[in-house]
Amino acid sequence: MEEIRSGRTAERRPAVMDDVAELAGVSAMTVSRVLNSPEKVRPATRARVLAAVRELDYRPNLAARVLVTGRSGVLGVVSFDTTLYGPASTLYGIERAAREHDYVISIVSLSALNRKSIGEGVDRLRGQNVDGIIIVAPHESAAEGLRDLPPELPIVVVGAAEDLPFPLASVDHQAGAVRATRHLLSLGHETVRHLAGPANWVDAHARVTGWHEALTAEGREIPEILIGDWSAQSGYQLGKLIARDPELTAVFAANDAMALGLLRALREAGRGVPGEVSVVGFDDVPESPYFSPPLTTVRQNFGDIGHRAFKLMLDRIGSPAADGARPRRIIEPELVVRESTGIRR
Amino acid sequence: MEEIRSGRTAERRPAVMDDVAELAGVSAMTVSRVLNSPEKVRPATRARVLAAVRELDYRPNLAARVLVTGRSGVLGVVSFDTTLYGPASTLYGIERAAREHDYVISIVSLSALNRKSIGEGVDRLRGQNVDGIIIVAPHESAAEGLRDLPPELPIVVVGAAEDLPFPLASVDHQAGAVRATRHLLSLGHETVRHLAGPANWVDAHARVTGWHEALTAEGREIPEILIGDWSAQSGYQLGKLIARDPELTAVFAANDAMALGLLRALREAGRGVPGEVSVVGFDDVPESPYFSPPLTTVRQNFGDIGHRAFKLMLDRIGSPAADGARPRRIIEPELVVRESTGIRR
DNA sequence: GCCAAGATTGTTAGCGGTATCAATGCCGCA
DNA sequence: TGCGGCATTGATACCGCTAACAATCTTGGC
Repeated sequence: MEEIRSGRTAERRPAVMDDVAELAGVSAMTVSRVLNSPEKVRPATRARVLAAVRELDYRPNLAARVLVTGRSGVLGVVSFDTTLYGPASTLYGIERAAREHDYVISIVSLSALNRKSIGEGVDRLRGQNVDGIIIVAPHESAAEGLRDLPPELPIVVVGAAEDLPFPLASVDHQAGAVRATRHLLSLGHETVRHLAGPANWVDAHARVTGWHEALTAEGREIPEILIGDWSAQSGYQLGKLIARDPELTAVFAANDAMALGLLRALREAGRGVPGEVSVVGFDDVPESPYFSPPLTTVRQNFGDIGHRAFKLMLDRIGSPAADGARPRRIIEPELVVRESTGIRR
Repeated sequence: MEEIRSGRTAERRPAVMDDVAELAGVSAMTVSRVLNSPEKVRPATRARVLAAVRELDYRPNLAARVLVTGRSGVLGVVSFDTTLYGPASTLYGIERAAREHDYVISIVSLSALNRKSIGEGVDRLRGQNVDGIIIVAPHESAAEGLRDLPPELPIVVVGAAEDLPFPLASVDHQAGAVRATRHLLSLGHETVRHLAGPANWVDAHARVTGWHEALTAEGREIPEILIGDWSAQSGYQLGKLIARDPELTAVFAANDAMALGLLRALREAGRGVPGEVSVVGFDDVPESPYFSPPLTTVRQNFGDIGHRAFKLMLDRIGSPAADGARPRRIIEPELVVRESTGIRR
């Protein structure tokens, strides 16, 4: 054994703990201690071990450590379409926070949104010994898919307002929608149309609710909603349906991309924005100040959400399953007024 | 031991292979075989084992498997700013391809672009027993940071045209830039200005080269380039610098976001697009058909790139270090003509 | 009916770490 | 000078799985 290890065939074999121990003239256990609780090792010994570690370019084998400790330092993230700006930046926020705490992120994205798909995503991660799972899929199917997970597995949910028994980090979409709608009403518009996000998305639903609430509070007429799919294309197509409606003076779109499509449709119909029609979006993507015209919108700080989700996870890992407790971090979104909204003439 | 395991304190302990073996009345080895090479087990036995697996909701412990096989089924991805559409969709493409082959993706994003940062990213992943690493950071520092990695670690690079000794998947940015520029020249423009991407980005550099090449080929004057940072904001600011230049009739922006900012600046300066100035972007983000006006741009199929990068990785894992071989998958981008470009009056 | 070859299953020995407890060294104090 | 007690370090036994080889069972051919 020893011969094989030091023989020429093993020249390139990565160093293991025993190699370090031998070089430093200590036992493997001492090496382990230097790496995990250095204060328990005499400084002189520690220095010798560290020198050996450097000399051999030793890297602890994580799989071995996981096997015995049960902790991997890997956090799973299940997310829907990380191509969208929201999920992508939330993921980015999670990753940055994780990096600071020496966690690595494993990601599974969902191709379909249904109960089965979410369950599979979670299972794929569970199979990888993750220490916890953050779910970024504000869709009602998530609620379904998560109900029957073992409660000892640390799970944090992002953006699902459904009543799930997990810690939650989210923006208050409803409050954001209220602000957007009120802003339009305060400019003198009689009522506000809503280009909604797709059915069964919790965020989309909350925004509809907020819009509805703001209109109701002032006793305004509630126009029929138009349902899109978050894409600029859907915003454009729905926009074409309403662009020539002379009654139309204010629209609240469920996100910035749909607002962009809507702006395009309005322009093609010859309706001036904000002269004839005011438009508000949601998200405040980095491009929205450069739309034509620059878009009034509701800012979500996705990075912050990711950060908070990670913190919740850290808490959850630290103190397992505080039964009944369901910590929440709800962030108030902020209305950013630009040029796409104007006073009703 | 056995007592502890079956005692009440262990009610919730996840099943391990021995539990399955015992329930099925076989040895652990047989269970292992059922899971890894079912054809080597008699169907009757297999069925009994599978039944036991289901009954106990057994999930193999990956850490243990990795420890002995050396394979984790995890692929690392090092990427810069996954908030940008390009990296995000490449990542998404990689993830989908990986999922089909039962790989999971671990991601590390880079906060800074320099040699050290890339090295650290790779190290973080190496520490996690990944089977290979895909690097999505078309920046020259990547070239630096990757030179001294151990050649036995499977690495695939996306989008760096630098002469690195790793398999490469990329779009031919230079060819794309040539097409964009030629298109503008063919419309009758005397020359074309270029809003470039940030220095030291390989993609940005290749686009400058392509633009330069196309102009040179037709003996046109080469205007000074303006350097941005991929953001709409930078496009806007650079746009303001040139928007009032009466000589300006055609601009090729290094990406769609910068083109958007430029469109905004031109509009504010009262320059009509495409009436007075033609604009071409690069990427074809989903929103670009809805810009005002809809943007002529060069389409990159990011998802495809991710897919190909994964395939390269699979090949690389299959046949280790074919010395000297450096497979490449270069994708030709496609010009998409919309309304932002018009004939020079 | 008997035997070799092939098919199937079992046994053993780690993979590379860490928890646990034992062993050793060292100090001050009575 | 002798001893308790703390600080260090080491020895041992796994964590849960699979490679490699051994043992056993089938099967077909003669």
